[in-house]
Amino acid sequence: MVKITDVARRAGVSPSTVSYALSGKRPISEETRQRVEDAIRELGYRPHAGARALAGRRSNVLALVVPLRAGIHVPTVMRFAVSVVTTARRHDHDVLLLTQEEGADGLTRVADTALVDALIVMDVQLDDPRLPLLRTLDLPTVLIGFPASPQGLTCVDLDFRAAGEACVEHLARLGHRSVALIGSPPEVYVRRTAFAQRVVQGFTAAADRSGMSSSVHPCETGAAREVAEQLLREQPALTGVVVHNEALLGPLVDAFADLGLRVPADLSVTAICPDELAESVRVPITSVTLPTAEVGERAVELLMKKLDGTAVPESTLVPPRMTERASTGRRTVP
Amino acid sequence: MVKITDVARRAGVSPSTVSYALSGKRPISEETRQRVEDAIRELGYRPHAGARALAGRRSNVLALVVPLRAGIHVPTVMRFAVSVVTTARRHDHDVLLLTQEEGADGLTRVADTALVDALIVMDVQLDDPRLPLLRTLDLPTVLIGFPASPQGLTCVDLDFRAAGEACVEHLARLGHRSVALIGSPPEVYVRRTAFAQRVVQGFTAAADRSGMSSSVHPCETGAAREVAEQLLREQPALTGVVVHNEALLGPLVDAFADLGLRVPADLSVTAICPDELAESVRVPITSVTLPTAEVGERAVELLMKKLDGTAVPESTLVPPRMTERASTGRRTVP
DNA sequence: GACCCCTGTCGAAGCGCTTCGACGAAGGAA
DNA sequence: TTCCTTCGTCGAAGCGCTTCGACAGGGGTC
Repeated sequence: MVKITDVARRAGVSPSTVSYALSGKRPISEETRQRVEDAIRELGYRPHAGARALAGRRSNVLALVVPLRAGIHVPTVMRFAVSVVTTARRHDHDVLLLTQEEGADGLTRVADTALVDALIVMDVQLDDPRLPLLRTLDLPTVLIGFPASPQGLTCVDLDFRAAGEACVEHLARLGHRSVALIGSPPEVYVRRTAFAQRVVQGFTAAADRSGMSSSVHPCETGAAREVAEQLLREQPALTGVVVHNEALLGPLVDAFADLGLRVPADLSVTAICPDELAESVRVPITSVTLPTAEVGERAVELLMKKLDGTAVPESTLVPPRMTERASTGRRTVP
Repeated sequence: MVKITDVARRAGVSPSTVSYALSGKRPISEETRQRVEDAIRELGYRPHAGARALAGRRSNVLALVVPLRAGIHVPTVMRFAVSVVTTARRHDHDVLLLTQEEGADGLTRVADTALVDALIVMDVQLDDPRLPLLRTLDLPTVLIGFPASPQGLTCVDLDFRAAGEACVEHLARLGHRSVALIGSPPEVYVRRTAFAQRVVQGFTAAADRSGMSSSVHPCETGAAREVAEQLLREQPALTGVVVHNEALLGPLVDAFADLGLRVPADLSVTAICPDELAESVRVPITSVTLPTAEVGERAVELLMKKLDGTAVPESTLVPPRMTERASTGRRTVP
């Protein structure tokens, strides 16, 4: 193993100079810096992570807590994770994977052992049991998602309320008068995950404002056909739906087709989901992007600022961005 | 922060004694050990990960390289990952998440900086470009999946060849004479991922042995309907299919239903996939389990043995385990 | 010219832990 | 009784890095 003293000897300087040349924490002459860099390259030097963490009181690792529960859409979670890892690497950090199963203990452990120096927590519930811990733990933390009381925490997420509104308003502009929201599975509402409820609020508020008739349907994975039939039965005037359930989007569009409803001629469909998903459905879906890449990136960047000691806003709501595709059109008055 | 010297003082022993009491590397009297444990509990001591890594030359972290490419089934990947994390924790290790995007450089980096002390690599291709590196890197490594030449590497996976055979043999026992394999998307074959090809080999060999007519169809996600129609057109005597494509299983069964084929009355369906998936389809599918939990667990355990210096077998093939469900039945002679 | 202040570098201390060698006490073998 | 082990513990060294204080030299300023 090549160490800093080897580099120092080769470059004809002291180890501390090598360290400063690397970190830039003290001025080093251009010429010396060059010699140090050459030596590093020639020897293939890589600082020892443990030694660095011990002396520098920074591990350059951050922990990502991923959810594993019923009702979550795994590919979406993975998109967040990949974005977090990629962004973290750009900031010279690595990512430790924690499962939600480890719970609060896991957080305490990685904090106490100084294994990581910051935390990203996904899938936060309105009254998440980990919140008190996160407030006392003095590790910089960013939540992806909003709890009921985000005071004193840094949160980032899509503005789901506005996203729900945007979908309805889009349908309103197209002349639709009766809309339905196909939501997440019931268990997501039961455990009071914020984003699901926020969509409902935005959806309902916007529909009421526009004087539309509306209904909300939490929906299990696999129940596409049932829900489609129920919708036609109970809300015959329906011409617009908003889908906020990744797993159900494709099957639901298929079910409508099977029931003889043409999209968008008979029914306009919008969704809140990642773009890739919206584009991969049989009829490309007009959607509000779930900006996984952007949210993951923002989360890491907020964390980096906090590690620098810079103040950051408590809440970052990414505004909805709607992309019109083939699944929506003007209401055709029969 | 409470450190080992604090514990030592409180317990009335030297720091080295605390260390030995913790690691068990030297005999410590029962009474002393008790005092040390009490002190640890009272003070809430947690050893500093960096210091431990530096002095002990072990970080107790292992790296998991996850694939992110087209054609992979993300929930399945996630199952492996969760199993790896869970098992690693049981062995007092944490897991660092690396994306395949980082490639060989990422592996070199975490190895050189001593950030991790072992590697798990998923989604290995037959001629994976990372293999030479993995062979020279002197980090204990386990591959999930088999390359073309696994010599000198430790690999673990489901025995996909036997899995393909098992499916066909099951159908043969039920009297079926004409079978088809619905495989992974073409890109998976193009990049020569081993497991896909092994299934094809097993499938074909078993069909030939039984004198069945057979065909193989790599298949895109979303092409369920097309493939179902093609099958009926080109292979009218078909009564048994094997599905080795997680994303397609549900849609395919739906497509058969739409085409008027009853499962299992007209068509027996078997699959190679995680049990949860087989059970969540409209008709529960007779399947060979993709034992993600077991494979992840084995991978970690092999790694732990290698870290101990114990020799381990180069290849671990998990034998297929078939569960009969509602989707298969005797061929009904028309 | 005296003073101060940068700039660029060095040496040494120390981060919190593990491990090695040493050593007293106790027990067995001779 | 003497000598050799083994058990249980301690002190010190050292893992590879960062950082602090010190200091030499070269300008400015007055």
